[in-house]
Amino acid sequence: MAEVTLKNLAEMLNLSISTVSRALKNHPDISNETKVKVKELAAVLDYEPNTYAINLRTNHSREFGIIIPSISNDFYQSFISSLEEEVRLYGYSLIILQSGNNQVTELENLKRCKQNRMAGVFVSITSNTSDISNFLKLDEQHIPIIFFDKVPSFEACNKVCVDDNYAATLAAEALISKNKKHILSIFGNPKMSITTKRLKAFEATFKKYNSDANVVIQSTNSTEEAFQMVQYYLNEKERIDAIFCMSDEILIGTMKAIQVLGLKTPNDVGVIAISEGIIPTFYHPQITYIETSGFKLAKMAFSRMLACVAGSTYVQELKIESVLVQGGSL
Amino acid sequence: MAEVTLKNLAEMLNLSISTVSRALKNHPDISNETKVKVKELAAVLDYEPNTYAINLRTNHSREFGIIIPSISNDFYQSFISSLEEEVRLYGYSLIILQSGNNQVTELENLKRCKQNRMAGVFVSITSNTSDISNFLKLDEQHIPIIFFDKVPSFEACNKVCVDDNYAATLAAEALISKNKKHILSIFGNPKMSITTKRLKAFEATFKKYNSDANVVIQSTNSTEEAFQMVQYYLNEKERIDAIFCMSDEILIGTMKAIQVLGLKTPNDVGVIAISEGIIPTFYHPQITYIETSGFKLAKMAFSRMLACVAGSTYVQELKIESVLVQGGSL
DNA sequence: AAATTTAGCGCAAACGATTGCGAAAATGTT
DNA sequence: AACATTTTCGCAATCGTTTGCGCTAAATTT
Repeated sequence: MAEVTLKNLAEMLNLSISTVSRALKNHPDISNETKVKVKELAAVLDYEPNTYAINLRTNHSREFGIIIPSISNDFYQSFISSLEEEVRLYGYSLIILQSGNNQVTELENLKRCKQNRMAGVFVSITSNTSDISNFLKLDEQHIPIIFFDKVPSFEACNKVCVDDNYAATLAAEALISKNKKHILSIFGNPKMSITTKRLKAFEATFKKYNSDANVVIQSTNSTEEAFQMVQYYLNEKERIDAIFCMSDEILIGTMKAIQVLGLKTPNDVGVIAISEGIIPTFYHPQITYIETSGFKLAKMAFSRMLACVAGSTYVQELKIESVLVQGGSL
Repeated sequence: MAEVTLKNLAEMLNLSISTVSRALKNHPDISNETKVKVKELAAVLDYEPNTYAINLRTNHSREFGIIIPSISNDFYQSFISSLEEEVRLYGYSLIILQSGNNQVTELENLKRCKQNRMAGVFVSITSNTSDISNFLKLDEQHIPIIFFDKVPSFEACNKVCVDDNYAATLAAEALISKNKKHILSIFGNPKMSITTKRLKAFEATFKKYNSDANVVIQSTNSTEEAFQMVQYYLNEKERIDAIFCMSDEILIGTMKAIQVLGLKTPNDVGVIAISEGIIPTFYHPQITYIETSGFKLAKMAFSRMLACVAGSTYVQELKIESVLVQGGSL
């Protein structure tokens, strides 16, 4: 069965291609009579305009790209899931490109976005991407870029990210209000900006409230390290009464240790985390956490993207304020 | 800065468009001299062929679609992650379409794939999709479809899925070899084919080995239900000595209950699950599980897809045999 | 030197949809 | 009835790339 094209329809109806095209688009030049005839046949034959032809003509497609280090991460997962919904509702498609936290692959992906003349690109950069000139080149092709989550420090670009200061502050305040005195605070890789930001705000909050709490700051690179560390600290004489986990990764290791030692939250030890929100529900009582969900972030990133596609050249840095989700672990 | 096109290059070099095109493609009709000139200019100006024009001409794009109920699922996540890698290596792109387990959305997504004349579509159907005629229509447009994971029962289509019989059998054998006698076996929604398949094979295995174990079969629809159920059974007089969890969802609820009761695996109670593999590492000791990873499945699905794209009309149902991953929970 | 081959390149159509412009037909106006 | 206007539609170009065919001039053969 041959494809149904305007040409096809035109021949069948003894009309010109242009008339058929206009009829389908309700162009005022076309009589009602012909419109009806054309539309009927189009419906019967299930005519669908050829996307490729339209893309060629308009020189842009209704596709967005998203470049991320890896899908296998709760945060990106919720971000993508949420973004895909929005994108679909607006008649766009979403193309996923993983960089595997590799700069070369990241660049290749970027090139793909350029080649495919995508309507726009969402990017969360790899942890060692510093030169973003290649990203900015897309602007020449009028392909807007929205950076999210892991954003470059360069100023003149659109960014949407979690307010790390605020999230860490909320966590610190929660610990202070619960009157915790011996707090183990576990952070991630100190090279990452996310870590330094959170750490800074965390410590500043304790100072601000003139807290007399003994706050032990530690950093880890993996769930396993957190697991070992928590076991070590919970076996110390002067018992830790609360643990702060900067990420889901750390939270998982922390909870493993707590369980191995046969302890329970919140009585034996309090736990609070900054989390995407899924992992905290895996425990009972559910973990109290500061939410840094990808859902909201995706909505914001998308609305910013729409503005850019519509022609906004205005550059913005948006931050999402997290909220404290009360579980029973603190 | 204007786009660099063949026309542009041709004018600059005082050549015809066709010559430029052929020069770039190393056509034998073109002299070496011109080839060099053309290629040099193309390189300098960073010429990139217009994908839209090529798509229009060839009437197909290098894009695959993937339609799934939801991304927020470890299995799909690993599947997509793995698939995206393959797809990218072969110069294709992957477009994600979530159906939200909704048949209407699923159909819309399918239509999008047809409209965009994708090179092929990977589909995991919603739990209540029974009529797959719409999927088969894509064949008319020469768009191959590979069903994966949740596949229709209809025979004449390409399917790639986990061998549920084998996975459940492995789990049962593990329980038998550990000499467990009071086994709580928790399955998912009995309406889903995945549940009935696993249940059937599970029971059959106990029979086959003439096991005298007391196997309690239960079904749940959520993590919360599993949580309640396990608490109930573990409080009974005749103590359960092992729990089988058909899915990650159930495993999470089960472990919550075990922790609330202050029990430990494997001594107080053994646990074994069929799982994607991430969740089992969240506990200590790690949960012993039968792997149903999306990674391998994605590789298989992709190679099958390549064959179809290459013209294979041959229809196949492929199954992946799971393996037992030894943790310390049984 | 004439005839034939071959190397090197350009013309033009095609993919399918859109749109400015012009033309014919229908209607209205004097 | 002659002219002006409006309705209704078709021609042809365009987006960028590819490709069959034909053309010219040089190289080869006779």
